[in-house]
Amino acid sequence: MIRRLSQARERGIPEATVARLPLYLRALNGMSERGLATVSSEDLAVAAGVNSAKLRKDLSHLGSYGTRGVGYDVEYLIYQISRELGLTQDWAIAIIGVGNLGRALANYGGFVSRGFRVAALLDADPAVVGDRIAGLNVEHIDELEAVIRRRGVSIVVLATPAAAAQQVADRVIAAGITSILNFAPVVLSVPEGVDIRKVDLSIELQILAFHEQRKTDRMTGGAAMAEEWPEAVDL
Amino acid sequence: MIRRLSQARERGIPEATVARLPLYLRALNGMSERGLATVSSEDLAVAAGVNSAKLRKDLSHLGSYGTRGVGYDVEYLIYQISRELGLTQDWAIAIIGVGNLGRALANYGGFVSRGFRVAALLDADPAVVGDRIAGLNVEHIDELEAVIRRRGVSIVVLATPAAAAQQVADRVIAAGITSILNFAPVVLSVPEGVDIRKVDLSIELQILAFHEQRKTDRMTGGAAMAEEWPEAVDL
DNA sequence: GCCACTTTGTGCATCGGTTCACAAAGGTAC
DNA sequence: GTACCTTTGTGAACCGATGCACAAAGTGGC
Repeated sequence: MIRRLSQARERGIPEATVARLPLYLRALNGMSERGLATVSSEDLAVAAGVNSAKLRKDLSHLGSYGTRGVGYDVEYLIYQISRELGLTQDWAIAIIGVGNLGRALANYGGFVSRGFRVAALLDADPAVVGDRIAGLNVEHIDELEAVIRRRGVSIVVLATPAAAAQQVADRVIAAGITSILNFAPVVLSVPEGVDIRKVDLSIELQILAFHEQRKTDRMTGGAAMAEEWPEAVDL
Repeated sequence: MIRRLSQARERGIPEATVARLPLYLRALNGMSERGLATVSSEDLAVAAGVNSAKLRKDLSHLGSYGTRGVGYDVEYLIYQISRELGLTQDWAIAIIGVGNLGRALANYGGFVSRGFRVAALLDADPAVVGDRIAGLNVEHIDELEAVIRRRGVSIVVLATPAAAAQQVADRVIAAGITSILNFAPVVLSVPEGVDIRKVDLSIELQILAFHEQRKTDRMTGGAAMAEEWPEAVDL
């Protein structure tokens, strides 16, 4: 294996980098719209809310696309990041569970941005099956496997109630899906090779509450803690 | 400073641990409902989808609440984690932006779970101001400061269009809010001391797409890459 | 064609987080 | 009270990610 691309890129962009690429892409799109031709790591980093050394290291994992003394070509970098993320192809997604959240997701514009297309809506409730939402017919979950095959769905968004999520996930995976975005507040157990991303509103709020509490504790002196912890004053 | 609580706990639970506490809490609540009195780190870890050593280390940051040879008392641990996260108090949250997403969030049941209460809905669009959603009147954004004060809001959920988000965030922060959950696809710039959590559906999808692409690349041999990279065959 | 200036790409030190593996601590049986 | 069993709590090695700081590489002026 003499083949070594400029430095990295043979299997393995750090996960942390992958998570930031969409951020860079968004910032770059804004710059492209404003007509900028090139951008320095410093400017792009500020726009994406990260530090410029980190940005350069992230980009270096894709290859060497900058020009020293100048910066990065905006359009070229957009193309490279898009391709790396797989956004040059069209991804058909299915939303399962058409409650409040599923409905909102189906209608959410930013969802479809660049590369993604909601190709199917499914639900188990006969009362909503047949409804027309965001230009799509809601289909019955019994059709799951057929719909996935027919529409070429490769990413599934789970917006079912918590109680149904694991069961639906199992079926979806059995149907060959290996990428799931889960909104249901449960820990899904899935086989090796299946990627799950979780979005959990309640957890996010709890994390905020933790920090908010710390902040207000600090303001009120923090002395109250001792009262709550008589037995913890040890040694 | 002779005061050293059992080991940790004086300013500083690792951020990664804080992010997992809600997970443990949820698993514990399930166990409590099923009537379990105690649970071992191993069982709880499985339920929360983490490794047991990590779970024990996480819990050790709160104090020493387990009993060797036995495990953890479910109810006691629920109480301790709840208190640590600040869920023993009631948090009033305001949702700003009552589009598809804001509406879904307002109606989303899991949102209100334990400790959180949607106390206000605000929007800039006169067409929706006055609507009644999830038992609340939608108020005009001009009322922002008054509503925050009057209802004791301490956490704000931003569900506005991207273009408005920074401006609204600035106002919210000026009104004294220091905890924001942001659904708008923008990088908010905020002063020191303000906590932002970001939920970005589009980014999650892009990360999934990246991995999905890798998986299918691998299946098709990955040879196609060379064609796309004529100039990258270097040295 | 050379010099001064800019900005990338990266080696290296550092840090936070994860995992292993085991000693310490408690329970139970006899 | 002792011996054995279980499970916690944590020291220490490891791993990935971050950020500094600088050499390398390019541009533009003259």
